[in-house]
Amino acid sequence: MFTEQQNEIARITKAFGHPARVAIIQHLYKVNACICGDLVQEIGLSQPTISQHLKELKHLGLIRGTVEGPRVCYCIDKDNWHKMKVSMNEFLDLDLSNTDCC
Amino acid sequence: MFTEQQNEIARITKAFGHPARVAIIQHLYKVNACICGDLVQEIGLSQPTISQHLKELKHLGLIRGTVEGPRVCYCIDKDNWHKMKVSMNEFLDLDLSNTDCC
DNA sequence: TCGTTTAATAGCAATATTACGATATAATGA
DNA sequence: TCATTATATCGTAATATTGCTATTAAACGA
Repeated sequence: MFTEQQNEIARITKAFGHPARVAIIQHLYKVNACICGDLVQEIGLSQPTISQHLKELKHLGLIRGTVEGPRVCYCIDKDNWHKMKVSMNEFLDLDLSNTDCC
Repeated sequence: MFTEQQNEIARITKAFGHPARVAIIQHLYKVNACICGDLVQEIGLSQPTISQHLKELKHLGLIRGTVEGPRVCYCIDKDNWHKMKVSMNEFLDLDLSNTDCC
């Protein structure tokens, strides 16, 4: 019913469609890498809720989690973040200069 | 609980978080402007459903609807699209070159 | 080994989203 | 004026999302 690109854009943006996940990404970026518990502190949602949001971002491939003993260290996946950005730019970069509509 | 920027990014991306709305934007771009009925034809969802998706995009300011007799002509709002892109780029353009994590 | 710490999962309630048929509204043309 | 066309809105069912508590699992240290 929709093109692969349309589904892809929807899948990506859906992941960003909740402020908690935006906050997670921004915190991971700020501190380079981060264990789950810090995010619970930082963001103020319960541990299972944060864990669930991390799962969604991980499933999309935007972040990775590495087990470090009892902790899990999360960080942004450089390659996939780049690929995502390419897809998003393809969609967002519309040339509207010659547009003349109602 | 979240920053204004985080809520803003979530609000924008939520609008793109459904393939029908991505398809609407792409069709509006392709044909420059478009009346609602054409989108119903093009996308294949019912007229009320398309109308609802249009409403969400309009509410966010990304598209405008101009009444043209019995029809409504929709088009992408150039200024707001640009503003949205600036916000998105601020969020997406992370410098990950020096990143070295787990 | 056993308790502690950390994260994931299960289960569930509240809310939001999506889609549709039915109906209302608005504008035009006969 | 009245039928027609085009869109918006209402009401509603099905599904998805969000967030929590309780529990499980995994790893380490005493």
